[in-house]
Amino acid sequence: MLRLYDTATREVRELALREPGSVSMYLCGPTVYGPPHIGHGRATLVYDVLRRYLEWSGLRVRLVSNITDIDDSIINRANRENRPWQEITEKCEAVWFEAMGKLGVARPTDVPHATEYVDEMVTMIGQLVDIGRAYTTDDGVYLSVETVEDYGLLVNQHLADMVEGGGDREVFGAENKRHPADFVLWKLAKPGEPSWPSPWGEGRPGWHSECVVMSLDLLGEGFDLHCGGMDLKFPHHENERAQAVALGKRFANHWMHNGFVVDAEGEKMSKSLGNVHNLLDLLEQYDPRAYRMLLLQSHYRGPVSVGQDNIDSSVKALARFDGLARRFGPVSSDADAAVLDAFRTAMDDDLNTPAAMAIVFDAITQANAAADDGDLARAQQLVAAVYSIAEAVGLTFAVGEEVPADAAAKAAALDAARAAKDFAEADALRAELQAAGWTVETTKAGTTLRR
RNA sequence: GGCGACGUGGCCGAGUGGCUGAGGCAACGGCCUGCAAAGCCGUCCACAUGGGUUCGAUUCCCAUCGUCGCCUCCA
Repeated sequence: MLRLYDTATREVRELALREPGSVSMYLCGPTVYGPPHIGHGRATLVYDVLRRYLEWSGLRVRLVSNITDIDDSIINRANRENRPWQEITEKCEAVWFEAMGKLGVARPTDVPHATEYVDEMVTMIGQLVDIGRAYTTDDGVYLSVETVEDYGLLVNQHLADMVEGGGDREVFGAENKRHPADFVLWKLAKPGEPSWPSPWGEGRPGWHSECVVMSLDLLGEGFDLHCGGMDLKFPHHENERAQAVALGKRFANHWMHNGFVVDAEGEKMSKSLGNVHNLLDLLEQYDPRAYRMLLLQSHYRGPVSVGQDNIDSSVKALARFDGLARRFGPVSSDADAAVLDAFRTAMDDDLNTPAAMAIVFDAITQANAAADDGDLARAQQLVAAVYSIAEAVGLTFAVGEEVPADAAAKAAALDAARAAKDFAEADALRAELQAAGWTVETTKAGTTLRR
């Protein structure tokens, strides 16, 4: 069974399922106000791999991932560009899923929108007010974090230390709040801002209230796994959890956080540093599979540098994958059981995908070697295992594109020239094809072309 | 100030108290080729520093140096 690091307990422990045979997971989705960046790509890929692996293992997975389509940054952009905020959120969501499609990230089973859940959020906030865990100020409704006993569980910090550490930073809304760490549940609207009705006045929900309501509504209390990037651990996830705890509800049983994308200097990619890279650019410039491969060759909790060198290295690694598929094509053998077992062991150990990839590459080498030795049956078992694992982690094989007739004709002419030992002609034809972007592979069996 | 992660071979990156000295990329050698390329096979290089525990430490403990992250934008 899968063992995963749990942020709440700070240990690797078994992912205990609420219902045997099915997994309920929640992943905080994007706030749709701009193009997705590489960090979004990492998070979605990490959990896509997890989801596929779980499904490959025979489990049913319900993956809920929201769209945050109410937020200050959306409103700010709408004001700046003087256009309706809905236009921005719809466009950005379309771009988001287009990027996910290119990455090969399967669509979540549920994609709730914050705007569809405002009534439920108002209800929940009202309950928090009723039981005295939340209070109103002149600009909104706040949660009183001091009423949540274990506030700080996910960051492993005591409330007092956190506040002290705020150091010289300005505490937002300090004058109105009972405690500096109290966070907003409902923001009262300023004139012209999009708003929804509530007992406290027209306004909009705070970010932290959105995810807690949607996750509990769709997955129910005590769902299995809550996922997201490290940077969401605090305050977002801590605050989601605080609301559920304040209401006396069981929240996520297990918390999983993926590491950051860092730049070449090892510094986190973040908006304030200005080193954020657009995901769409990456997908345009490189084989989209390369990012998945790069992440698979790293552990999900560690930092990853998504630079040209690393991506290039992964592109090359993919070539070995594709080479296997080209050499063997579809196989009907049973997959080698030892290889699959080793793969499961690696994955079950806190998703050790680098070890899993090592197993795959070993299997590829062995398959090629077995075929070279004439043991095709053995080779095919290994190939079948590689195919199965590729499916489990969402890697696909590039079969190469169709070769157009004129290029195929040149390849045939090249073979004829070689047969006639007219090497000047053969070299010229090869140069032409290479100039057109083809990788020209000349073997005894004839010339093959691929991009 | 509080909390935490990490320093592995040219690069990326797993892992373990004494045989894995993973795997990928690069490099080098071989096979293949008319020659190349591509592909395949093989080879090579390691555990930040100083102590300690131990029969034995890259792996455990302590210290030092260094890097990075979180402590109300953020995947």
